[in-house]
Amino acid sequence: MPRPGRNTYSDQKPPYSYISLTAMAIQGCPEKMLPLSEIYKFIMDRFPYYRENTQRWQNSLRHNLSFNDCFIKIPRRPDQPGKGSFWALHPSCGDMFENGSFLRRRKRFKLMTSEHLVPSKPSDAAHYLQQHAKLRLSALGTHLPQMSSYNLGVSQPSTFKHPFAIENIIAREYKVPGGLAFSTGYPLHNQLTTAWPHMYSTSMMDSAATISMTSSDYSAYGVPIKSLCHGGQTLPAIPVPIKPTALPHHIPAFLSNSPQSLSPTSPHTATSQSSPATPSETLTGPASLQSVAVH
DNA sequence: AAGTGTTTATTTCCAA
DNA sequence: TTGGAAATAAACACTT
Repeated sequence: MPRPGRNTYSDQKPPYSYISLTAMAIQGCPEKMLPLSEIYKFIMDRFPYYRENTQRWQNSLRHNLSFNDCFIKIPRRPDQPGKGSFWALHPSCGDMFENGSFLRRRKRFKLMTSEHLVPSKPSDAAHYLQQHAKLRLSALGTHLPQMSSYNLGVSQPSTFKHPFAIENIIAREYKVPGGLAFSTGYPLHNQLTTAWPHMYSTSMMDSAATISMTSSDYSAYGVPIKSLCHGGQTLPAIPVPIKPTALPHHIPAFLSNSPQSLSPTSPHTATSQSSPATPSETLTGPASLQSVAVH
């Protein structure tokens, strides 16, 4: 089986499921969300295997995006034209590959149905949203980090890394027999590009799909409520991502995984139908934000 | 028309 | 061996 760290998997099928590939792509960009076309591109850039039979695997990948609750859709702003939405990881999906296999998760991340999630009274939800909005606005001004909305009132240590963050994947992939993983003492960019170069070409280290929410489609957090409703089916009207197996104090890496830490300087070479460049700091909440708690 | 997103159905594969 | 996760196929709707 080919190992990460080599430049390429050649034509062999990479040992990753579509879910993990997609998660890698999303986690690999500073904004922690990508349009479908960029996910395709990420995969094709790094895995020659996926430069063929594109119809087949891209259909599968789209199926996975829709089917799996661990992916959420972020609508484009009206002033960001383009096809399709952005895709992000559900903040509560936790460590789906905690068993170390990126081919098969131990358990599928599945959201609960609305009756388990929606506050008992509508006013509760409204109040909940208002409180969070106040907290965030006071901390951030008007520039809400897109994904900060998923920091749903739970605190986290600032060192938390989303399980799909490449550094976590790498850490697992590169465990030495003694059980030691790669040290996190190295600069992240170094770590990523040297340990897993096919994952982190410079083009992936920077993108600028900044989305600041202004339309009425978005909640007070800057989160598109629609995106959390997953097709408007059984999900709550407020952003309360639930993962049964996730610890409540887990916080999405969308916040904690600062874009700057990934690549503050790399040129952006990706084709960017979706990347109207705006200052990345608009997406990066200060560390203090990561511990905004309500409970 | 092409790309995107959703859904259903079936098959394949793997871990327990 | 079996249950469930993943892969694949396909139909269909919607958007750009």
